[in-house]
Amino acid sequence: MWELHGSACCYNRAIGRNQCRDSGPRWMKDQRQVTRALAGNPLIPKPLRDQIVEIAQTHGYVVNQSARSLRLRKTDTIGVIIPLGHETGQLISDPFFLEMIGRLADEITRRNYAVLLHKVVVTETGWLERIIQAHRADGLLLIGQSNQHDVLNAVAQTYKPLVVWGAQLPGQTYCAVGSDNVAGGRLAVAHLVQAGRRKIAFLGATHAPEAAQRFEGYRQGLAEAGLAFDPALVVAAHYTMDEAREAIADFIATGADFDAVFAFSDVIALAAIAALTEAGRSVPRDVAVVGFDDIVLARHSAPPLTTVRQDLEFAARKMVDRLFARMAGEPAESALSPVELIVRGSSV
Amino acid sequence: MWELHGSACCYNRAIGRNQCRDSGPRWMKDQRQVTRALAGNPLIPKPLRDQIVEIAQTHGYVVNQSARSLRLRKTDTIGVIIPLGHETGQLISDPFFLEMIGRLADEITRRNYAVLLHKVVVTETGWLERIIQAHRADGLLLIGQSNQHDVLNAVAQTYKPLVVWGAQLPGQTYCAVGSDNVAGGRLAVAHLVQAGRRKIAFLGATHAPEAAQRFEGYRQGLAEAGLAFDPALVVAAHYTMDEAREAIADFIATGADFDAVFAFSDVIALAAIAALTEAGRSVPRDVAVVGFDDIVLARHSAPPLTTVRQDLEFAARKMVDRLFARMAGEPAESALSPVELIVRGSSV
DNA sequence: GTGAAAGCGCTAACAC
DNA sequence: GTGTTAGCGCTTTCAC
Repeated sequence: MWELHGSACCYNRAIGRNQCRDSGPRWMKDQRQVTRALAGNPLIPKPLRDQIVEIAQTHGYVVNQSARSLRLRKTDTIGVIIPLGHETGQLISDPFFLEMIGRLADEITRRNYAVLLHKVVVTETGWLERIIQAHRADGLLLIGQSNQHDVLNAVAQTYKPLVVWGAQLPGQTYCAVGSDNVAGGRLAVAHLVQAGRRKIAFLGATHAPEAAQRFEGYRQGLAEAGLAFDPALVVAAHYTMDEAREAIADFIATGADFDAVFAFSDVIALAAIAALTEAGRSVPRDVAVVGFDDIVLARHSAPPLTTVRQDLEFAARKMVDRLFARMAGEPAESALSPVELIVRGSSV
Repeated sequence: MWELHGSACCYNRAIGRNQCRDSGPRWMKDQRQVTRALAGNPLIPKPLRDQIVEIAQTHGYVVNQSARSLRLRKTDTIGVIIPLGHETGQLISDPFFLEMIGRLADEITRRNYAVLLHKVVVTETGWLERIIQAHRADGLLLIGQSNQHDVLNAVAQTYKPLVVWGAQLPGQTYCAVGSDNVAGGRLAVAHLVQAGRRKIAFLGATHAPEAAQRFEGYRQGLAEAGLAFDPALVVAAHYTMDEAREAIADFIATGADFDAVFAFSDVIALAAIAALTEAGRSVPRDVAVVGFDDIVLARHSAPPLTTVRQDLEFAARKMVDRLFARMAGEPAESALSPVELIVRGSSV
C-alpha cells in the first residue's frame, strides 16, 4: 500500500495543477505523513512510522535542509566563531583550541545540530551583525572575546542566542562562560611559593581579558604570599611559540634574576622551557615553570609540565547548555568553569 | 528616489494580493535590483549599485541564506568531515588536524563559502550518503579516509564534489590528495642510516592507508640501505600519546635492541621521546627519533624533533582547488603533496 | 526598464 | 484521518 503510489515532489501542486517536475520522491502517498514519520511524531502509529521510515531509506530520501530551514525559520545549525585579530597565529598553533572546538562540536552534534565554522577577522566592523543576519545559524558560540567587548555588549541588547567563551568583565551584558582565571593565577603562584620560589616572572599578554585575569591572579598570589610585585618580572609575549621563545630568551639575556615562570598558556610555557634549556638553565632546578590549559602534550614534555587545568568538557557542556536555554527564550547567566592545579616535574 | 519606497518582503505578492506580513525589507522599490546589486551584477550601473548596497547596509539587510539556497539549489557551503572510527582520540589530541582544518577553512572562506563541520562516526552505515543527501553543502572534504575505502569508491560513482585527504590506493575512483608518505618514510630511514643507525624501529599503525604507506617507505628505505627488515622492530601504536607512550615503554621493557625510531606522527614521536627519557635512554645519543608532520611543537621539544614535514598550506589549497573544479563539473585527478625532511636535534 | 508571477521543497493549518 | 492550500524569502523568467 505504501509503495510508489504516484504523485511526486510538490504533492499538492502535482495533483492540483499538474505541474510536477518529477524532481521529488515519487513514492509518497501523503507527504505530511512522511514529514511526521521522519520527525518521529507520535500522531502516526509506530508500525506505520517505521514502515515509512524504511521506505524513505530505500529510496534514499532525506529532507532538504534549505527548504526545511526556510519554512521553519530555523536551521538546526550552531555557528562557532573563531575570532582572528592581529594575533592570527594563536589559533593555528594552539592545541587548546582544537580541543575546545572538538568538544563543542561533540556537544552540538549530540543535540542533532550541525556546526558552522566561521573564522572571522574582527577588525572589520559589522562582522558579528553580518553573521547574525545571514540566518545561517540558530545560535552562535564565540571562542574568545578578543578585544570586542563593546561590540558584544551592543549586539547582546537585541540578539540573545549568543554565548561567549571568555572572561566575565564589569558591565557585561552578554553571556560568557570561562575558566576562573584569577583563581588559576593564584593557584599557580601559591604553588611556586610553597616550592620555595620567590622571584616569579609572568610570561604572557596582560591586556586581553583572559590574560588580564590570569595576570591579576598572579598579582593577588604574590600579595597573599607577602611578595612584592616587580614589573621587571613581567615578560610580554603573545600567543605563538616563536614569539614567546624569543621573548623569554631576550629576558634571560638581560640577566634578569628569577627562579620561576608562570606562563599564560601551556604552549608558551613549553616555549619557555625550550628557551631556558637552550640558555643552559635547568628546569625545574634553576627555574620552575607553570603553564595554563593542560593540553595533552603537557604531560609528555621534558620535564612534564605543571599547569592549571581547564575542564573543557565541563566548559563546552556549559556553553552549549546556556546557548540552548537562550535559544528557547530562557534566561541564562554567565558561568565560571573551575580550574585545578596539576603538579608535574617542571615545578618541583 | 531609492529610499523607503513602499512595498515589502514578497514584493510581488505584497502588491498583487495584499498579503504582505511586513517581515521583509520595507525600503525596497524593486527587489530584483537589490538582488542584482548585492550580487555585483554589472547590469546595474556602478553608481546605482553602490547606492543600493549602502542603503541595504544602513537597513541591516542581508539575504536570507535558506531562501537563497532553496531557490538556487546551492548552499555556498563546503562540508568538512572529520571521521571518527574507534580511534576517536586522535583528533582531539593531534595538532596536525587543527592546522589542517584551519587551513582548509582559510581556503574555503577566501572563496566566500562557509564551512560546515561534521564529526562522524564512520562505523554507522550510510553516514556519507546521509550527509550528501541532506544538501547542506555543495561539496565535501573528508579529512582522512579511515577504513572507508570501499564506501568512498561506491559513492564516488554518483557523487562527484568530494575530495579526500589521504593516501592514493590501487583501484581508487575517488579524488584523493595526500602527502607522499612512501617518500617520507624513505627519507626518514635514509637519514637515520646516514647518521649511523642500523637498528631502526617503526612506531605506529601499519594498516590504515596512510600508516601503511609510511610503513612501506620505511621498508623500502631499509632495503635501499641493505638492511634487513625485522618484524620485531615494529611497534604497534595508534594515534594517542598515552597509547604510544605505553607501547614504546613496553617495547623498551622487552629489552629490544634498537638505536633509532621512526614514528608515524610527531605526536607519537614526542611520546616516544618521553618514554625513552623516562627509561633512561638518551635521545639522540642512545636512540635517534624521527617523526612525521612537523607540528609547531616539534621545533620546541627537547630535543627538537627531526621530522618529515607535510606542506599543509599546499595540501589545503590543492584539496580546495580540486573540489571547486569538481563542483564546476570539471575532472580533477588525485594529487600528491610533497614532503621534506627537517633535521633537528633528536636524530643527530 | 518595470511589473507580475512562478516556484525551489518543505511544514502547518484548515477544511472536510 | 485525508485532501488541499498557503507561504517561508529569494531569483529568474516572461510580458509589457
